[in-house]
Amino acid sequence: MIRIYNTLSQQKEEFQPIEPGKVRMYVCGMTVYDYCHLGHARVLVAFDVITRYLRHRGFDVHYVRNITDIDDKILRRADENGELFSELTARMIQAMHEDEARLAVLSPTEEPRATAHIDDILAMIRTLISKGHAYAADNGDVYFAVDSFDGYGKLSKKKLDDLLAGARVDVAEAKRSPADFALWKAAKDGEVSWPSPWGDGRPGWHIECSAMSTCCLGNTFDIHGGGPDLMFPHHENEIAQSEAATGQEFARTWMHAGAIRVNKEKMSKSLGNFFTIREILEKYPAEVVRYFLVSSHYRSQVDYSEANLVEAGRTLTKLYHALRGLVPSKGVADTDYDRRFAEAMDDDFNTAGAVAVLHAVAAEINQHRRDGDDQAARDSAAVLVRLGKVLGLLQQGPEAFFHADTGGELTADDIEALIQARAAARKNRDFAEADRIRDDLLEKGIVLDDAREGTTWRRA
RNA sequence: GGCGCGGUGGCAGAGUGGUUAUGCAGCGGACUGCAACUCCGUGUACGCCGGUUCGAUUCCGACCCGCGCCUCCA
Repeated sequence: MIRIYNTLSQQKEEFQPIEPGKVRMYVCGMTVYDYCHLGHARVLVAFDVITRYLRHRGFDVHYVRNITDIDDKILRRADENGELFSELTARMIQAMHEDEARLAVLSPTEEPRATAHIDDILAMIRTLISKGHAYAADNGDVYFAVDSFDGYGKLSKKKLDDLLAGARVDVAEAKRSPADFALWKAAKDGEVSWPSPWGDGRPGWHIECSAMSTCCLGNTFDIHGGGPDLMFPHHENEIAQSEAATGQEFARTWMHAGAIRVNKEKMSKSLGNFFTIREILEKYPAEVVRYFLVSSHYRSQVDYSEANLVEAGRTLTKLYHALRGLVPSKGVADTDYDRRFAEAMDDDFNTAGAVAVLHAVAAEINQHRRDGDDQAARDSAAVLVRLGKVLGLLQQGPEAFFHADTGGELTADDIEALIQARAAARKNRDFAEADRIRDDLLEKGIVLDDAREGTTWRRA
């Protein structure tokens, strides 16, 4: 039995998909006007692990993650760059796909783009107007009438009165109530636009997700996820739009990832304290970044820091060390480790607990190795790789991990040659020379490991 | 001000009404030419104050502190 924390009920609930064996999940994706940062990576990796685990448990997961490719910020940035908005978004989408691939994030089942769903968006707006939940204003905008929807605030636990009282929302006179939000925005001069019954314009952000999710997954689906800062107003508005339009429950389970912090502050675009994924990947191997993310629970806040990434690197190195030189066995039956792993993951995807099981398996491999039981070591290695896969870890060969080119001055061949030279010196008991070579390599970031079978190396 | 989340050993980070998280770092030992890796052993813990209980880090209440959302943001 899988239990998932549902933001709606604020508690863990037993997960029962609408259709047995099948999971329909929608996650709010990126607005593609800039490179993805670590916060995006958190959401990407969190829902990637969730998808992998649900599939591991036998569910057929239909995972939809949208791309917002039309919005104010995109238009502004394209304007600054002096390029078409579509050129900007095409570049950023490609960059996003590259970042994802490096982080071993699997592609979602579907990746709908807002600009390809304008008709669906218009249809939903028409429905909302006809049902009295939305109105076209004099300025060409269309707004959702928040007070027409009873459940407004049920996700973020906000009361409409409180929202109105503290209203810092823009005071567009066109709105009937300050809390109303735009479904359709009239085009300003020269802006890209689509025709509509209310004049040329473009969709508001919230309606895109309502239209795309409903379109791909149906009126009601199992899981809706996203970043922590989307809960209000974005997700609240999605619920209002979708449930008002269809008259049916929207998403059953709402999942929100925790924020990434830098120096005790949330990493965000508005604070300007963000690190892009590609910046970080210049300093740390992608799998180390992924390990860092996976080693704490998806709902907790995590601090991005040099020390934490370095530690993640050391720890991952240890896991790969256990696998080094072993060919995992085929067809190894489930073990007690598989059971413990599943127990942790069943509990709201407790990846931290699951990672602890990985370490237990690694310790067992090392023990078998010490005992000289190669078969048992290979069997355990198979378990480690199998469980690692569910977390998107340990899927490259240990040598590939250890030898990954991080831009050092030495090539693999150079290093091998030096190892040979050192081996010769050691054979002659010229330890001064042997140590000189080892120290020299260490200075260049290469660590040597002398095993019984010979010397191996890795990049520090 | 409203709503929500959290305070665990040097650090990171799970979890539990009474029994080892795990990792990094440290210490002692084995292995090693010396190291590294690995193995064995080892220390330090649950913000504060009350309450419930035979017993609370774990449940309840107050308090202190930190964080998030309330405006575009993953």
